[in-house]
Amino acid sequence: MKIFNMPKAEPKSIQELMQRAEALAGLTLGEVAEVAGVRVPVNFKREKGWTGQLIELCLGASAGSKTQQDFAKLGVELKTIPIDNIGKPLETTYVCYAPLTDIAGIEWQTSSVKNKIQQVLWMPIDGRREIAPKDRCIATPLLWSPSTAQENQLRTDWEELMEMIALGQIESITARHGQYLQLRPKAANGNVLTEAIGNSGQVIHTRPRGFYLRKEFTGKILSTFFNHGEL
DNA sequence: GAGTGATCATAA
DNA sequence: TTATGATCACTC
Repeated sequence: MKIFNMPKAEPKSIQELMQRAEALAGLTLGEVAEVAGVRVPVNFKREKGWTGQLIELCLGASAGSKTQQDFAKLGVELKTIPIDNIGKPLETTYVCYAPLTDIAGIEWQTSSVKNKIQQVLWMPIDGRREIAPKDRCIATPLLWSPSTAQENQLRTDWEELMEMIALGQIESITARHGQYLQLRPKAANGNVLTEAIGNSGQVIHTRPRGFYLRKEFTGKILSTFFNHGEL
């Protein structure tokens, strides 16, 4: 007796995707992993992206690293998000790599950030560290698209950060910049370098960066959804 | 305790 | 090497 079915192909509609996602709600990662036939890590010190990959597998997303959305055909990006006992995010949310060169002419409307957050299927999952991964429960999924106000907030931060990058100020950007969208290192380790623009317009080498959504931003998305727009 | 900067596994 | 999936863990 299976508690849910492993998909054999990508969902053909958003309705089908949501049905698959909702079928996982209430289950633990251990239960889901058993059906999927994968082992559950004792902790995430090594396999940090394990949860996301498991959910991708169970929703029928094609694996692999693509610049596109997880369900490009449906225009939906999948994100698992660790929450505490009252539904607040425990971690920031990675969005995408930040372009550090050839950025002349890049605009918000065609940016990777805008493309990724256009429509997101959030899968909140209990992420409290005192609970073993196999016992962590999947909460109710929600399909979200940014409101005009939310998009403007992110656009403002994105434009500020991109301008600094364009002006060769990448080395002076810290995670404190940006109200809702921040820029942080994103690499295997601190030795990884990539090209960027220096303060005199020359090519320099710096750690790769990624855009992340602050917990305050994602927290509002979740609370708005679960409180029917209030609070 | 929160948040920033660092890190881990895997794919193509 | 760059990108995906993220969480860890040290510092304040």
